[in-house]
Amino acid sequence: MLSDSKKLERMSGARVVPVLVPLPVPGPYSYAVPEGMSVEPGSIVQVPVGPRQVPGLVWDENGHAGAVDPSKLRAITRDFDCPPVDAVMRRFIDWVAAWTLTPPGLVARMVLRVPAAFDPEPWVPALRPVLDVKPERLTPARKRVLELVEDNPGAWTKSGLAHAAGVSNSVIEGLAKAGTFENVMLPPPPVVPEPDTGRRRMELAGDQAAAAATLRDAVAKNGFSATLIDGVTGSGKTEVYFEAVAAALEKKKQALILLPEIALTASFLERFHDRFGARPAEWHSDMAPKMREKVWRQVAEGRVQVVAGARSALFLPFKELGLIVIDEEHDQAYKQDERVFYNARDMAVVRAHLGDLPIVLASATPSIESRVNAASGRYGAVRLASRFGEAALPDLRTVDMRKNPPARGGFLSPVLLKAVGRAIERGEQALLFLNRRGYAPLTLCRVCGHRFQCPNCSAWLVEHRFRAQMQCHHCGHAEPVPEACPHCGTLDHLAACGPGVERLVEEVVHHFPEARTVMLSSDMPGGAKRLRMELDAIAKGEADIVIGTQLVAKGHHFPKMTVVGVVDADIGLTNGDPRAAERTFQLLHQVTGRAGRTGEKSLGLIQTYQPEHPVMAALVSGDREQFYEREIGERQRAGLPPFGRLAAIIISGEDKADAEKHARALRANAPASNEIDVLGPAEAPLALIRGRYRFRLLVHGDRRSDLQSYIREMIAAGPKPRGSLKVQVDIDPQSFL
DNA sequence: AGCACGCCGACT
DNA sequence: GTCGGCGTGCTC
Repeated sequence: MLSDSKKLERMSGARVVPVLVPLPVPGPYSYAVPEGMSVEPGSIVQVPVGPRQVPGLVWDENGHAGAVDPSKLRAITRDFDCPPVDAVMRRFIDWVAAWTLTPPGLVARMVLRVPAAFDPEPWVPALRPVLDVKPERLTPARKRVLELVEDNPGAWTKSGLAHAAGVSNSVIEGLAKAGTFENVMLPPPPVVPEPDTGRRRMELAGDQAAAAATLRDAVAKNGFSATLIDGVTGSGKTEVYFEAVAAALEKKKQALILLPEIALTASFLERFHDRFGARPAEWHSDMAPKMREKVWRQVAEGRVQVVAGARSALFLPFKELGLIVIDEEHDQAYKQDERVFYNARDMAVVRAHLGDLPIVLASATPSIESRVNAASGRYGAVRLASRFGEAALPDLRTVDMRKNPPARGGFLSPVLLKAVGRAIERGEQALLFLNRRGYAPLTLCRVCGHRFQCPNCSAWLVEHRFRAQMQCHHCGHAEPVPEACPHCGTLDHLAACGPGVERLVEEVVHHFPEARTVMLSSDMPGGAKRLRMELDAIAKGEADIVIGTQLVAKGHHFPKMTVVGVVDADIGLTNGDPRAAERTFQLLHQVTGRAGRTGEKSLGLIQTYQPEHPVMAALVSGDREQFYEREIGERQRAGLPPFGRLAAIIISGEDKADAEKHARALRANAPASNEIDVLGPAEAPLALIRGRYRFRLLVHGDRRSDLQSYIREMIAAGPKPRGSLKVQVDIDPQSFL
């Protein structure tokens, strides 16, 4: 305390700057700049906050009220030797903060969430040959080393040289002692080699060549543009946007490729490697911390040219970003539904706009909003209609379950079973897709009719037989599977209703006991790493029948997969979500697109009770235009914007009962005119996940007082609350531009 | 977001 | 009698 006040005395008249700190406070804090330190907006610093030291971002002066109680003023502790965050990134932080109703400091935290990357990477010790000094005794091992360095006279790391020469470390050390090498320091090696844009590539033809030219053009033009590449699975859209990446690299700019986390696979990286002769730098959640730091630092220094990353890569401080690509543009995984709520696809468009650079959105099944933006001319549009090279589109058919019912207790129709059997006879693979984890979605007692329900939510508990648990898929509640009915106590009379992937395994093993059957589900132990390995193994042919949930739909190519069965295509069509049809179409299109990459005839069988449904019709006929037009038309007829709708106030909190009570009070008091739904803790998570709302007010304090003050504000705001209320706009790219 | 302070229940 | 729960308040 004493030393603090002494410091203050000494720095009276010192410069005071605003600094964003990682706290949920409305704006930057003020800090004194110690004598001899020079900081500018964007400088990354360390500042004291209460008892701890935190990273901070020196902010722009304009608009910042510098009047802080001088007795509170403290000094910046450290100015990191790190490239400052540029003005575009700072405006982006402000923009995201305002849009997502997140305190700017917490958005800044996403940029600075790399603990040790602010200090420069250390240089690495190395040995440089002193060519005129020869050792006195020349052993065979020493000879090998000398021969090697004669051909490569540059500096070597100790272990690198030992390895390359095939000798032990002590040989090298002996030579160094003899004066044959001198110690030097080398700059830290790049995390990835430089991509080679001039590498020979597979010829793009027709559609692809034209599309690539359009994108190269957009990059060459400088300035903001957004282009939607709409191309069916296998139409070569990746190769097409690689040309845009090449164009950016040729201009010495960096490129960012955003992918849903699950699509960031070995096979994607290999395709990139095929085109550019090097891998891109990766950025995703399960990277080793050291690698994260290196990538972050080298991106900031402009030493990494291309990043392929999950949504958080959008917050990397690129030195000279020249292009953003967002692949699988429609994918839900771009939405972050915790802490800072944002949709990386939309924020990427904003980032491109602020940075005045081109963005490419790619998808085989674009979101409705991107289609609308493309149709209105807001985005440029590139259509890839045909499959690339030899790959044929799979032959898609519906299986009418009313006419082809499964055997009693089963869920696979004879039609599908026969197709699977033929595929494995031919030595090919079959995929059975069922978007339902666990064994059975509902369990009931055959004696008293008791249904297992979640104590927190209104959802049924899903039996997970492998884990012997009843689980709630909404809140995570889990309890052991009881032997007796908890209601009437009868033993052994619990009935599993409906299929989950675990149950499908039983049925498949019964029909194909000899086949190698693999089940993939997002709740499998081992996490993302294991999953990626499994997917790669399957791609190599190490399974005959694959049973999987959503995650098999994304990004993976299975060259030997010639039969894809959708076990229950109707799931999700009846859940009341206005996007149900769009989502189902996207999902099933992607799943069935897993097949047919090799040019062999492949088959997609879609089990449904409503083969006449527009989603099924669009899938089977391949007439996507008609489907999109219909979806957009439906919304227009309903007087809704083409995407999203309404507003929701989400009441959540630690005390669920209390939050429910507040939700009820708010429902009663909210003016009817403002088209706001009030959701309590039970319905909110699901509605949010399903993207049912266009606007949402998140009352996500876990304190009663937060809830109360928001509610008071809401009620006081009267019939037109939008201005004064904090209403989060969930999806509305129209207002970006 | 983290962290300290402060006030009420089950335990060595 | 204390340990420890989480409600409340604060950080330039």
